[in-house]
Amino acid sequence: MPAPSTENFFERVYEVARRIPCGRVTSYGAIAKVLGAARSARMVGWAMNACHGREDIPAHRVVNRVGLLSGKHHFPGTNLMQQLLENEGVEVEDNKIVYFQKHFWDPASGCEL
DNA sequence: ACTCTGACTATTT
DNA sequence: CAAATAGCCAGAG
Repeated sequence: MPAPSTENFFERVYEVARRIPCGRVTSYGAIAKVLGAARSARMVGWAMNACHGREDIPAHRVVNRVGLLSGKHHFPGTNLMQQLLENEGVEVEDNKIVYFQKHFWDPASGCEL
């Protein structure tokens, strides 16, 4: 499909986000890279912003490259995103994922799931 | 058609 | 090590 429309871009982001295993997290850049737009990490976050109303997108499993819950301000409540991550076994402290590299999941390497 | 903004990232100061 | 800068692309007004 050498004609990736913008709508497909969003769908692809959701598809990858859904593939994130429970208790795992990934970064916008990693998803963007898999989508073939490593320089469009912002677009991934933008797509996440539009994930509301879509299927069950585990947006709380998507954080920035340092494991910081940059999108927690977009979740209802104040620390829902952190609570969700901790609920899945991800250690979070001060809006940041502890041992981020340990919980990190590369969508390109986890495709064998 | 133009401008502004945004859940990012890498580089430089 | 922290803050500032630039590059990126798509959606909304």
